[in-house]
Amino acid sequence: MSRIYIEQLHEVAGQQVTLHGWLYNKRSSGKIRFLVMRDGTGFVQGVIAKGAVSEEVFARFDELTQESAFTMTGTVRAEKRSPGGFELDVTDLTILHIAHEYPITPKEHGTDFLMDRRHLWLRSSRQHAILRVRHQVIKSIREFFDGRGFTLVDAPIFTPAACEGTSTLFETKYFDLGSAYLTQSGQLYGEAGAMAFGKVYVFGPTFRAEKSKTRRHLTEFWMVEPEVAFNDLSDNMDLAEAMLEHVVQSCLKDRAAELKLLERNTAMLENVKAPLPRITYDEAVEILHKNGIAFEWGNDLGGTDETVVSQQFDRPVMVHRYPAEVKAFYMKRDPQNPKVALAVDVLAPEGYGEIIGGSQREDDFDALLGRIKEHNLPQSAFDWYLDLRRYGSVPHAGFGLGIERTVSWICGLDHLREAIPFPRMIYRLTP
RNA sequence: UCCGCGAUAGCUCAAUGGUAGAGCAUGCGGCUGUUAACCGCAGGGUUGCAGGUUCGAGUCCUGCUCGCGGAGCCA
Repeated sequence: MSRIYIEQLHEVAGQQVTLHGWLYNKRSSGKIRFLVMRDGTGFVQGVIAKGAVSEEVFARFDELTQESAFTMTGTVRAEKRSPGGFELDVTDLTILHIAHEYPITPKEHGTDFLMDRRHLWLRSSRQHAILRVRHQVIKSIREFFDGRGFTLVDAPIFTPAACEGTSTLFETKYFDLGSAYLTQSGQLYGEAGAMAFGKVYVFGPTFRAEKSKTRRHLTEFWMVEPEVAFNDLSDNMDLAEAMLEHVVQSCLKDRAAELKLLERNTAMLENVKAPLPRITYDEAVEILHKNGIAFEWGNDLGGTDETVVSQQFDRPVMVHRYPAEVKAFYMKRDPQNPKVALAVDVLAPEGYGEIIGGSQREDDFDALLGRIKEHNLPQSAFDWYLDLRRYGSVPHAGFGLGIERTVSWICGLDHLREAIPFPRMIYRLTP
């Protein structure tokens, strides 16, 4: 049998249907009663009038508690006053399960209380909207790369060594081989993939044991990391801006209802179209100085610095050619100026900060080996990576996009933790 | 790790050092168009923990625990 979902009601106006779902809220006005059902695809109000149904059915309304499971049968009617445009004139109602007293009431709650009940909080309309946008972001990213002939290459979660600093690694025992570490980035494996397939993307969870307690950090987050052989920094920026345009426009088009529910002002999102402004790190420093910020050349941009720079633009801005000292060992130096790396960060507007970090990679064997030694990285763990510069090394570039930061920005959230179903933070491992 | 803020009813929050309160939730009653409905009644408290000051501490002091925000680091 084909089940009717709330989001399909516009297709069956005037018909009798049976809906399966949970009670979101109910109101009574004596002889006419209203109940709001949610079924995962949407919300709809059922109307029960005394006299229109049997006394038994009318009485079942009183038994229903918030989040009780039930079915309701009735006629679908267009209703201008309803947020979804349709209501159900109920003729029958079946109780499937009476819920215990539900802890999340329609009034406000604190974040910690809700996070302890994240498994239930997901049922709320706001969380529902956010996670549907997340789905759209992931779906549109895949569409974008799949449509351009990229191959998905999954990187391992267990890795033998650090990609960046070792202080931020989660360590775990690994049989007789000593320690394994949860990956901080699939990038090095993405580079191997690019040399095999030309253009690839890695998509998966990454882990950072940073003791960060801010609204912009999780210990476990998802990244998409494209890597393309023969691309230089400029090609890399072309790819990043095209992808951002596709993702944001896709959300505006297909998740308009969710963004409206989130009360997101989409004016700035409408602007996300290529080309995006590109400025050098030097120009960013000038902007900071003009705004009276005492910023020293050579430092990385802090959170407030990023906000000041991005406020100069009405769409995301790409900042490229950072001081090599503050960037990762695998980034290629600019042949025109060895003090800077061929790196790019994309800063989202409205204070959301860095959503993309990328670079052209060092493709010269000797330069890369020297950089590994400078950073005191264990050479043996990187021997396979050096192989990529022994056998047919070519210029290549890629970047990483943080999924949660992107979702957070598109939805206009004030904290990253709502952008993932079950967030992992320094002081939260449950539920 | 450092800096700042906080912890009172199931939830969100009030309460000059002087009787511990409201809204929501829950239970009961009322209402034929409600939209976080509304109206009436009722039950509901070891004020995070341990000390101290005081005639008297939710309130002031000390320590601890937990939470929140920020810095550093990063996507």
